[in-house]
Amino acid sequence: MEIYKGEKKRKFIEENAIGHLFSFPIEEYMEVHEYRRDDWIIQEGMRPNYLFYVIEGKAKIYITHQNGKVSLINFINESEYIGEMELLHDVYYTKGIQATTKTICFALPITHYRKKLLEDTKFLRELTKFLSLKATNMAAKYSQSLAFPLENRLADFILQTADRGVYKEKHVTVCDYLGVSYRHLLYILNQFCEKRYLLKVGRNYEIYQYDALHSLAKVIENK
Amino acid sequence: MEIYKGEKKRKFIEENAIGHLFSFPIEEYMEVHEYRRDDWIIQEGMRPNYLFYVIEGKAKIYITHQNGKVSLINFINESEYIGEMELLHDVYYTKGIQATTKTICFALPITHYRKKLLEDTKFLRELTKFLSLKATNMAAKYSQSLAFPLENRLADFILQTADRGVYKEKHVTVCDYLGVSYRHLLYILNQFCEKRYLLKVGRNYEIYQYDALHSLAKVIENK
DNA sequence: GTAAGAATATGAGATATCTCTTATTATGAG
DNA sequence: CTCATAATAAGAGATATCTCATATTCTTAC
Repeated sequence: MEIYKGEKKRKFIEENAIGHLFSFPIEEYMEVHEYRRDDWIIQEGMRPNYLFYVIEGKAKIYITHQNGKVSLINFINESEYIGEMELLHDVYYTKGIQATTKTICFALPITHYRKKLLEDTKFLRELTKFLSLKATNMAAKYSQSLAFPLENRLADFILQTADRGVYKEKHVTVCDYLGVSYRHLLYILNQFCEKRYLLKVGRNYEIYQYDALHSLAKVIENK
Repeated sequence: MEIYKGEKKRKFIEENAIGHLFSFPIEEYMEVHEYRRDDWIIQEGMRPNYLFYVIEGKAKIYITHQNGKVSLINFINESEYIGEMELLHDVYYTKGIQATTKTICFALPITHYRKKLLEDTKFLRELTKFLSLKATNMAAKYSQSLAFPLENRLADFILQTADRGVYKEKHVTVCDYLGVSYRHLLYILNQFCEKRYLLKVGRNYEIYQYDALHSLAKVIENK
């Protein structure tokens, strides 16, 4: 992890202005943090001292259960907050946040800004929208996970994450995200290959029958 | 459904003041709606015209999936909002909201209040807290549902809903809530009875070994 | 380069959960 | 009171998913 200083910091802030998110000047105590792939931005169970706003990169929210299972609750992308739960609540079980790629965020010290942020309409309105989407997405994921087998949820996930027709997510990550065992994920991926929905090329999977995947995926969505 | 008028309305508003939730007078266009048990407060897929605030009663949020399965996403209790998603987002798939008991809520016409509400710090701050809890709860439910079998989740649910040691929820409701089949729920309830965790008395279940249930339930919580 | 750890792969057997079917027992509307 | 519907109950067989064990590649740090 690196904290930008001096000219580097000044330049980054200048090129990534976030003044529009607040109705008061935010830069005085603001820091710029850069995390490398696999760095922990927040460690599970450890209350963070900052409210983060992601400018560049991607991260994952993890929780570890008492039976040892790990859930990847969600991904965090650019223009999203990290640590907002702790800003709002004094008592909160802090989840672990891990950078998936190099991730640069603004870090606002909670001690300095908490009071001001909670009185800032502009900030609150945006945060409200962000949280409502988060709640909606979690509700969707929850009900889908109970109502549909992996086949449907994986088809959806493949279509969402494939890059130019090629799916190449890490199996372990996907297991944690979709909440199934490694073994079962491979079973279903193999089925997709046998049915020629996917073609396995080295360690990647190319989408071969887009429509077949699409019809599996579309039944999970509520529109 | 009944809309309070005249003296009845005046009196109800007087006895259940919610002025503290807003920084501007809210009563002019506010209505008071009373729903009976099983009434639909909002129908699935139908955008509501009001932001509701529950004063008395209890309701359920349902979503119907394309494969016919129904999920009971969550319960709504007193002092909670209904319709806040539609207030915030122009595009949103509206879930169905059904009263579990007689439910009385304040109904704020969105057309009149939307703009003002989205500029009201007091309102936004409370809504932010409400939504953050909602998101957190959904995330917890989601990851628990994937990480633990029904046995654990049901034990937790029984302890949470039992009234003076007696569990008497409707099986159908519980199935939708915990996302399992009716058949499977009965299997596990029978197991609990065979193991003497519960005693079946008529159609109710009395908790007989509190500690056994508790040790099943406690492994799902993150503290 | 090599050794250790990560990631991929696959078999075999167990179990959690589902679907479909068929009864029996409440409960509410007329 | 009575019929229709909701709720409870349970068997039997299917399937979605898990656990454990074992191999085979890749990566990566030294």
